[in-house]
Amino acid sequence: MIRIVIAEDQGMLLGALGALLDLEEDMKVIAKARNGEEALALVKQHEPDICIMDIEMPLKSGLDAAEELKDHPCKVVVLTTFARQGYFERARKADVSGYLLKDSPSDELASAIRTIVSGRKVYAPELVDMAYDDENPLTAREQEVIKLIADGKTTKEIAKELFITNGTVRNYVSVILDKLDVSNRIEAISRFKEKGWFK
Amino acid sequence: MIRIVIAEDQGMLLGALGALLDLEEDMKVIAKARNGEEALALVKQHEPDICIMDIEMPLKSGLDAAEELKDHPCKVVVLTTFARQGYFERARKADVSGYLLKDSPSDELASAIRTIVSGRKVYAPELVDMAYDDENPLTAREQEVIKLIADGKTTKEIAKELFITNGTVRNYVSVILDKLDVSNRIEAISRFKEKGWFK
DNA sequence: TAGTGAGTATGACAAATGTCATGTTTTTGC
DNA sequence: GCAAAAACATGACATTTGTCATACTCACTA
Repeated sequence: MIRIVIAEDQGMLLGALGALLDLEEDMKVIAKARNGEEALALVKQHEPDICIMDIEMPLKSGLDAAEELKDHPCKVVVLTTFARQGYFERARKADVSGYLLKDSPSDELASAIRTIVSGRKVYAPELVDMAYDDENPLTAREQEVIKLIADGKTTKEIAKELFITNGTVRNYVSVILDKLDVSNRIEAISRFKEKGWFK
Repeated sequence: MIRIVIAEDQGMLLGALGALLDLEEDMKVIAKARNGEEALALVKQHEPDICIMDIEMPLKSGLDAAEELKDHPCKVVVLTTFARQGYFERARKADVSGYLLKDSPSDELASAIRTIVSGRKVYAPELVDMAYDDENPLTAREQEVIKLIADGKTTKEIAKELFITNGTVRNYVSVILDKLDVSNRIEAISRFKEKGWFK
């Protein structure tokens, strides 16, 4: 019997996944968590075979939790909406056994769990294509700037926050617009978001 | 036996909800759709008692689909992540029987379905607090303008598209900023989106 | 019917935004 | 260790954006 802990902050999906997996003859959902902290506690308490982990959760993210479980016998499979380069990289470094997407059909979950428990790894195929996605062309500083722009901050406010002059900020914006191949801040935000580059 | 169609673009949740509801003695999931178009077709084909409808789906949104099902005997219950004023208002005008949030515990779903099939309505309590919050304060013309702004269009482009002068467009923007209580276009877009007022 | 208010429209002005040439510092590859 | 490239920073300049006073139309109503 494969013993499972699920961590997912969206109540409806948490419950429904529980129902889905409990239908499987060889699986049992022994505990459910609604955040990363809770997930850690439950895994340590119940010592399950596998923990299904959402990434974006309150208190402690699924990636934080996965990192803390790196040397724990419980296997971790990340289940998230986001096929993001950054997330995937962190997950791999945390030595997770699987990375699945919520967009995938639900019957893949049970089979992925069996594959993982048998010692292999499972990555959603979309992640492979993603390796060929475009890289974020903005430097760290430029990313700071576009994040503040997206918050609706003005040039002056950004300058103050980053301890640089107005002119410098305007120059960063100019470079950002050029790199993203758009012609104003609003388009830059849309493009950046659409590429999934916002942290 | 309550016959159910589920429309949800996220595969994992679609399958898991199916499993969850099929566990109920008195319910049967007879079809699953991954977008609004498909949902409409399946409802017309199978004539279920109730259709569970996500809002943000490709091809046709759940709200569009719900509007088309207004005079159809099949009841509609919206199931979404977003407790947005605009969404809820549109859903109510489309005469849906329920509006639930994905954040709620999963066991509320089955009981909500029974309540709805028996002829009553079910709204997530979070919506009641929000219910008579604020109306969209923008006039039709102002809404045209903010939509074009959100597309990243410049004042000049908007003026050309609406056959008015630059000055007029800028004035609309000024009024919009005032009404939304923000200080630039980017904040206006965020606020308008956050309120769920974009059509 | 005159008065009120909302919606639409305009242009003058001030402020914020975007461009560009240029210089400095930090990384990188050899 | 050193050249080249990349990142970071600035100010001058032109354009775009936001504010405000003003005016016209239309619907409502006292």
